[in-house]
Amino acid sequence: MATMKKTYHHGDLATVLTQAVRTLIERDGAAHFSIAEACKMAGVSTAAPYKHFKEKQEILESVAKSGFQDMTEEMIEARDSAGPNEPGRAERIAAIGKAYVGFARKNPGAFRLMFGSSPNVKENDTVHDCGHRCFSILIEEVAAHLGMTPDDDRTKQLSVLLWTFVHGAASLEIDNDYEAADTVIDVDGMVDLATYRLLNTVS
Amino acid sequence: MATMKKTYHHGDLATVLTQAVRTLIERDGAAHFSIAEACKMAGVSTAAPYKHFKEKQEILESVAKSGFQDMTEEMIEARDSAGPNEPGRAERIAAIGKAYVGFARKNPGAFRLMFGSSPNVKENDTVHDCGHRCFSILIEEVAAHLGMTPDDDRTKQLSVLLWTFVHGAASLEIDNDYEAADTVIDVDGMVDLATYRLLNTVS
DNA sequence: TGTACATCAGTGAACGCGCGTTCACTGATGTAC
DNA sequence: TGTACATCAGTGAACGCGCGTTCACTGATGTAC
Repeated sequence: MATMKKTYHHGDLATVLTQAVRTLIERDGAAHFSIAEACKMAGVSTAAPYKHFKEKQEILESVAKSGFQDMTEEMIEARDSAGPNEPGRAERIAAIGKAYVGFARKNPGAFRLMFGSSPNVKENDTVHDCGHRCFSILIEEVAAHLGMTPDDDRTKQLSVLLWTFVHGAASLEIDNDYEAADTVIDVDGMVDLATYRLLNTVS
Repeated sequence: MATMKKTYHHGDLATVLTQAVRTLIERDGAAHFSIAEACKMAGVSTAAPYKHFKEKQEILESVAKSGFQDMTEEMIEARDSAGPNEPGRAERIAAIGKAYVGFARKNPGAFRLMFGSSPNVKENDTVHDCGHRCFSILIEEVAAHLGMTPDDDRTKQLSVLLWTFVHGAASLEIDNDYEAADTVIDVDGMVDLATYRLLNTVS
């Protein structure tokens, strides 16, 4: 049936709570959300989370994990929609970058949590692995572009170069720093341009 | 005389407090420092700051302002030390970028405060102006590079492109995100490389 | 030069608030016999 | 199929803590006369 019966036991509180926290983080920022409010959203007492998470930090780790999973999906989808299916094409690499920025735009709170350092959520192994898997989307495409393996250091160096640019674009956009430039900024266009220039080609 | 007499009146508490907060922000992060601890460092009661600042936010604005001033100085110095004094040379532009990253490396807490959005310190007019002045160092150099005026939109667009890269480099470095790349990263070298590639030349 | 007085920059104690977390508890669930 | 019981996932109230801010106050400073 469509509407769930309201039971004493919640059923999937961990997931619902993670989603509630994600919503709150987008509304208030990672620094200002409170567990109490997430509980209210989930329709549950403030003690309930502790049946599923040891402490607040664990909830945030769960949020970061779900963020990385979403981002990975969106990057894959963008890559696959970017013209012909030929691994290594610049359009595909640029599409991955634009998906990265797009995720940050839609989920600035989660983005800051995933890449920021307070609270430090990256030391959690699961989160770390999810981040790694996300980065490997770019690595593989760059490897194809260069005709090298993903392990090759030149592949990694170029990937990091591209990542650095899109991370700057995402950060400056969500923190409203581009306003200081006093000009209209087309962030996606910048990512295209920068991708082509940075790719061009081996150093 | 070298050692100051300890008086009831402090003399320059606003400045001393700003400096203390900057130190604490570097130690604990902007999210976790407390006014109480800054007061302890300055040797003053927790009520004293309110004779100089209306609220916490104002102290942070003061910190951001001093951060932008330092960053501007360091960028100018780096620019002027980068080879022959010929405005517009790529070395000079790269030097400005490396100074930007260098400032972030030495002052990650202040950097996050200056460019982050929680707390939002950029809406303060003085802080905004200091940020503008800082950005104009890059703008002027890029204008000279292109042989255009600082107001020209092409000057601004290219400046923003370069800024985006160095901002990404600074952010990823101070948040320890480069660790995920599993390879040795020479950030300054990357800034050099990216500057040359992004500059090359008009789109 | 000396004194009265307004002003300023401190003190120390306390308040109020919000938040993370804990505690003793209870209602629901599932399973062994 | 029915019942006893262990286990699990909730409740609601309270706690303790830290922090920003305020209050009534006091010691120092500078200036008018």
